[in-house]
Amino acid sequence: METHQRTPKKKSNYKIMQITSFTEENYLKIIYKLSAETDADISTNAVAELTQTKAASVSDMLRKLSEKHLVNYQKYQGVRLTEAGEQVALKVIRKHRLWEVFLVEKLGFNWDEVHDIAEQLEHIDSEELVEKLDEFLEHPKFDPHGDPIPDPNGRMPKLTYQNLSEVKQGERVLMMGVSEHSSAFLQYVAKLGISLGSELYILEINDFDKSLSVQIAQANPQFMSHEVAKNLLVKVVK
Amino acid sequence: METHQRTPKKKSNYKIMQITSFTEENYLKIIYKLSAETDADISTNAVAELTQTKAASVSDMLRKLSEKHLVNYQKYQGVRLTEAGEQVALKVIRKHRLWEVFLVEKLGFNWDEVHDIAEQLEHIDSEELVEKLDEFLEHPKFDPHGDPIPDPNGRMPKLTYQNLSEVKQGERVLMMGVSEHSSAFLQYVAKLGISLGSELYILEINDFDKSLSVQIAQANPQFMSHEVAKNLLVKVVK
DNA sequence: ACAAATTTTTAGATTAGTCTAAAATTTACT
DNA sequence: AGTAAATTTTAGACTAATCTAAAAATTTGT
Ligand SMILES: [Mn+2]
Ligand SMILES: [Mn+2]
Ligand SMILES: [Mn+2]
Ligand SMILES: [Mn+2]
Repeated sequence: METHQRTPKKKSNYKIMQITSFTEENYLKIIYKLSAETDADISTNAVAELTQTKAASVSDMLRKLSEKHLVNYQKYQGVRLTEAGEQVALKVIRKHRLWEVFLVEKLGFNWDEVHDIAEQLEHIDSEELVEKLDEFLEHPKFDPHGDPIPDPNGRMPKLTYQNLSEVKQGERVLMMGVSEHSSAFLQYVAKLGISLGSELYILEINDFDKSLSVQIAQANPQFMSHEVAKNLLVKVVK
Repeated sequence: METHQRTPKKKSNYKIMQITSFTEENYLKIIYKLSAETDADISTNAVAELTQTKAASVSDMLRKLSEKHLVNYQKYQGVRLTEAGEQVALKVIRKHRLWEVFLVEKLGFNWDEVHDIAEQLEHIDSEELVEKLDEFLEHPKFDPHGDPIPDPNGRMPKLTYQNLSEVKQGERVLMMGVSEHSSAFLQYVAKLGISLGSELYILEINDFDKSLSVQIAQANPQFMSHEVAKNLLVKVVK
């Protein structure tokens, strides 16, 4: 369905121009995301899980993306983005994160409310729009969840933060991002008084369940489960 | 194609919830536009022309929209929006025009550059987004082309401006809008030094071809064809 | 190493939106 | 009023994206 809209995205298709549908963009983005977590090729099932489709549908799409040279794909052997496919994915991710910044910084949304809207906005097709938005937002380097924003040439800094769960007692860290983006988690983190840039001081780590007692900024100590700490990305300070 | 995206727009479909696809929204918007120009029912061919599809496709879609109670449609007799269909159309138009204001006022686009981008943005589905955008823009009443923006309840003021071509020699008018939205026309109007709110004074009307000599603000007189004057909407001043 | 379990692909259908060509209906004209 | 022209609808086909069920390939485990 939905043919009427944007698939025959003609544009200035001088010579080699990738024409990628909404759906294809989502597949590429998801393959990119999965590839960031491993060096291995990505399995059909892994893609199916994130696209919320069935493996059969994924097989079909991988064949198609392969014909377009957006992925390298050998039947039964998993998939990997080509350089071209990665560029498409990075452009979509750039748009997604810029729009999230816009929604939070300009429109006043909370950080747990913007992801689904950005999932729609990330497919709006206009180079000029993206670059003007970037300028309007004063070239942000990070989105509201601490994720880095790829530059206009599709380059993204590789950041290596630690999980709060790996930090030792007595250490002082800065909150730099989250690895879980669900609304429930983000709301909980906010309720604890933690936001990007917050200074956290590990008062105590419980031996039994690895739960923590953490001082957040100047406030009273807060209890935090290991599960929560695993999803907080931090940088040790000093 | 494009099923993966938004058709099964589930949302809070408690009880009676219109589920309208991107394509359906475009049809409704176009039927609305055509209905504004006439009291008669809208013909299949008229819709086909604006949707850039064939009459056969339109017939099919009208049947479908009729089943959804978004239009009243009798085979061979033309089509008309129902109250529900009109509300959908007005919501899309509201979004379109708000986004155009955003693009011009906040991102610095020219008024001739925003329509195509707004054609995409108008289908982003989030009530909260629309209302926050409206607030961010300080509740604009008109878009960059002088078109009125429907309110959140789908009400739009009926404005009755004159075409500049109907104004008599010696009259003083304010430029309030355009009835032609092509990039070429908008650029030409801007080049003449005319923008929304400009004061125009009709110095002379040529009997032969109805072309005009017009003084724009305090600048030197400009020549203007009847064709151009027909597409400028004005309000007589004083 | 080989059978069982798991994963992946293929085959065949379905849906939304489109098309062309042919049939039906309405409108226009003598 | 009766026919020709124009418009509209129907019939049948196509594409993108999906699904289920069955077949094929790979991985796992003894
Ligand atoms: Mn997000
Ligand atoms: Mn984010
Ligand atoms: Mn417009
Ligand atoms: Mn406009």
